[in-house]
Amino acid sequence: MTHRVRFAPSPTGFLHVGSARTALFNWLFARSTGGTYVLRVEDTDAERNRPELTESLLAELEWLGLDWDEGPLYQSERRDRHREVVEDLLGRGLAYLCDADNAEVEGSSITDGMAVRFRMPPGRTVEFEDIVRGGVSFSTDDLEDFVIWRSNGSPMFLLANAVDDADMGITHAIRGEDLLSGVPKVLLMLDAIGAPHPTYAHLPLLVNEQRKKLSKRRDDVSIADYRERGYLAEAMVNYLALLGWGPPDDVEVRPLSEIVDVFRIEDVNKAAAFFDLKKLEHINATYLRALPRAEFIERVGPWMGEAAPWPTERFDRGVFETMADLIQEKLRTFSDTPRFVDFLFLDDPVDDPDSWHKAMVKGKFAAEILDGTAAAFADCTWDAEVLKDTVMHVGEAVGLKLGKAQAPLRVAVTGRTVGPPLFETMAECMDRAEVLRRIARARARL
RNA sequence: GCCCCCAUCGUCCAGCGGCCUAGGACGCCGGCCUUUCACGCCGGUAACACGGGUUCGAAUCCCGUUGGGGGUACCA
Repeated sequence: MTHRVRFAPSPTGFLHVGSARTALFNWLFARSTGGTYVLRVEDTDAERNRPELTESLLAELEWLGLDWDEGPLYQSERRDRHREVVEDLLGRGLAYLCDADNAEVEGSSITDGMAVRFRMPPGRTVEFEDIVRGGVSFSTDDLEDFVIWRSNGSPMFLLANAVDDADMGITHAIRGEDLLSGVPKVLLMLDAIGAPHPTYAHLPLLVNEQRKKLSKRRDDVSIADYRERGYLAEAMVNYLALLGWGPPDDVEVRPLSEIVDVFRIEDVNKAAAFFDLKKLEHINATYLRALPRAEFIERVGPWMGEAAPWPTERFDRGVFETMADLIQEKLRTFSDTPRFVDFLFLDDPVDDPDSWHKAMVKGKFAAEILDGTAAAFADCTWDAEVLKDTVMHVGEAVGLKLGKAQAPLRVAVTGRTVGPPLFETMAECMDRAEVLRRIARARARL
């Protein structure tokens, strides 16, 4: 039998990194076993459901490259079926009507204003084998009767989820560990409707530094935010795959297409995983550096436009393309890019106080360096090598090595102590007059 | 409170009874390279929570303790 899995997000918020990881593992399982990956939107709670969020949810999944084989299916469209199951349970006495005070009310059919509860059979042990957890068991004596149909006439998550999985032939339920304790209730309902049990695989939770489940209140969990902050989808999914799972050959940074070949759901471990931004950044930088030049220029585009710190009309694509080669390897995210080139598209370099202090105040011989380079740049050949030699000589005159000597010049021209290779940038992207103007400007401020 | 789950370097992952004086990655700390930063290279730091068993032998199996987490809604 071919495996069928589903990712069943609820459109009550933007796609969360934990949900994305669940989607990814379902996708990996399906792709690596030749199974089918279904997308189902669990929108049974109309009051909390926001239609526009569904659109965003799908967009982020697409951005991540997690394409689905069937769907999106909407749980809200299956209400009649859910109702039919509840009526059946009610008719057979396996569930009962209850009023607002949770008191049982006589009746064998859904009634307006009444909720329906599933009757928990006493004294039974519900056991199941979880692919990652192993054997898990619950006693029904620890469980309470639970609502399966709201008094407002809509199905509850557990009921809809169980019925839909059964109807859709879902063979494996791969999801977060926070759903583990709901399993016995679902199993009992499946038994009640004569449906087979799916195989479960509960993934370890993603946690923050306090070791608590990632929450959208406290933590940075929005996939859209990461996208906007310049993370690459391929880096994000690669990193997410490493939380709760590890490649058998220790090769961590590799494309999804390769991960599919080595992924096995049985290898997923049980302990919660900390979402480590530092490691994500490392992986992101690795992917960023590996981008072909043209693709880098194309994909960084959104950060070079409206949102950039310079007047859009001042942006010079040709200049930027020249700079691309000089800065690509220095970036961690796309959003790092503007600060490496902003001085080229602004009238004056940005004023970074720390940089100024370091190079012009704390650093020695700033005046000598600026005066010396200004004089020498006035008529030297405008070539990176020549500029470099010039600065080297000016520095030697006061006993500074090139590393120290270039600092005042760098800050005068770019505004910062950190930036692209200075001589190449000046020679290839700036003209003599502008560089001299900036040196003079800085000299005047000393 | 009750139920369930978890427990190897700071972090992620490896280890699934002997190959472990515990391996890789991120981070961190040194060094090299160097026009800043970054990259790259070299080296270093650092862990089997604790206590009992089982076994010739345990990070690996069992029990307990402690610690952590999740669940316990007419949310999903």
